[in-house]
Amino acid sequence: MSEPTTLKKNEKKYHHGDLRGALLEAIRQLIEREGADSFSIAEACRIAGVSTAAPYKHFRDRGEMLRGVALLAMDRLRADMQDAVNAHAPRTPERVVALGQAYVDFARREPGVFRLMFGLSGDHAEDAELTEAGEKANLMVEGVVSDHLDLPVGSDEVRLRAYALWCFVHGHSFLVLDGKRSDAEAALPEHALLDLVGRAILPV
Amino acid sequence: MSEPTTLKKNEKKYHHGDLRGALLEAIRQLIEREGADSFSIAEACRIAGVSTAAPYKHFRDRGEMLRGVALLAMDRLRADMQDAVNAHAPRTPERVVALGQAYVDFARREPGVFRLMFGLSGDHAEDAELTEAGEKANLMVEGVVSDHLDLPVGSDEVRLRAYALWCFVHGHSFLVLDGKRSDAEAALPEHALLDLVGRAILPV
DNA sequence: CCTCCAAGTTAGCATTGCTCACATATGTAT
DNA sequence: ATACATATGTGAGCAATGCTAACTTGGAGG
Repeated sequence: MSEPTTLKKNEKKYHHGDLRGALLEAIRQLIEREGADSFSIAEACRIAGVSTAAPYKHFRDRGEMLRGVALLAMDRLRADMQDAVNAHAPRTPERVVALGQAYVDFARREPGVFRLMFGLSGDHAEDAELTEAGEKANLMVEGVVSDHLDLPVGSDEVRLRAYALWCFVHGHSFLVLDGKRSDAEAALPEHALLDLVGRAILPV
Repeated sequence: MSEPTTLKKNEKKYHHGDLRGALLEAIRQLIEREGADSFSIAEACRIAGVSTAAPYKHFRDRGEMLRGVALLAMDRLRADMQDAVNAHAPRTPERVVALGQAYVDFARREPGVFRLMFGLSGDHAEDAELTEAGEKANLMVEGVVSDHLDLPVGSDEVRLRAYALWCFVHGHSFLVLDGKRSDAEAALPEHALLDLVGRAILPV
């Protein structure tokens, strides 16, 4: 027990100890290295030091592996956002900016899994856990907006503006990751952008 | 000559006539049906009625086929946006809303290629033609914003606000396509959303 | 009419996701 | 301790994939 996720060379045993965890980590790395759609299970097996049939004892298929990685990532993203919110006083523009910045930073830091969480994960199979994790993050944002506007959390006004903010940072993140910005756009100071939008959508 | 892209059953000839065009169309359909990353060249060949080796006389590899489809799509998108702009008077909020709506409508109408144009196309190979087509669309948006604010096209103010608008509609489009909105968010009237953001980012 | 070359073909390679039957270790009850 | 049941590993093998190589076809231009 207390076996590390990656075994030391000589400690090779027939039973891995935590193959599921080791595979999730290996897959995460591969996704970052070569994208979620072109990573290969075989490669992950090589990293984990296990045969290509082994993963199927822990995951039903490729999709379930990806969903596992996405789920962990979604929790990390939410934690980042929560930290950003906690670091600033309520009803300040800084808090809103920091929240958005956390989202974009995550996308930049883990572009592969970020794309996975949104784009690829929903390829055709809805995952209840992932959806739930996402809605939890969403609720937090609505909380911040509700605070800011001094309006009830469930109100349309709050939802509309919270969603507008989400759309913005989400779109920006993808345009950054996919390199779709022109040079001039890439040169725009990100803080100014977040500040402009934050103040525009959430009037003081 | 004037051969249709799909041959009638009995008109089978050794040389297809316009295999390149036929493949691009077949691939486009397949992308819409099953996504850009899981479409198979073999399937496209079956549709076009040729062997699986034939496409390589017209495209270097899979990526070049996808880029071909994306390029055509980018032109369609730009045309849609241009039409929307032309349909409304300058400096009206309606014009901005219509422009955004055209973007979102395209994403909804051709979700597969829309994802392709942005996400997958830039997997790691930059395509000069596609980038150029994209920048042409971008320039149009900056023109509208410049008009609206009565500021020069190259100014940072124009670029910043144009880019903010783009981020917003882009993010919204992806969230819609990927089904990431909660039920409450999906119920928000889209026009209100576009109008809110348009007026917030481009003050009258 | 002949010749050349673009545009097809068939055959085949390595790799992929996944399944099967079998092997091995671990934990629990006796 | 012994024996068994079960979770977790292996190895061989399937069909499908992207792509290449060597051959065939047929149409256009001298």
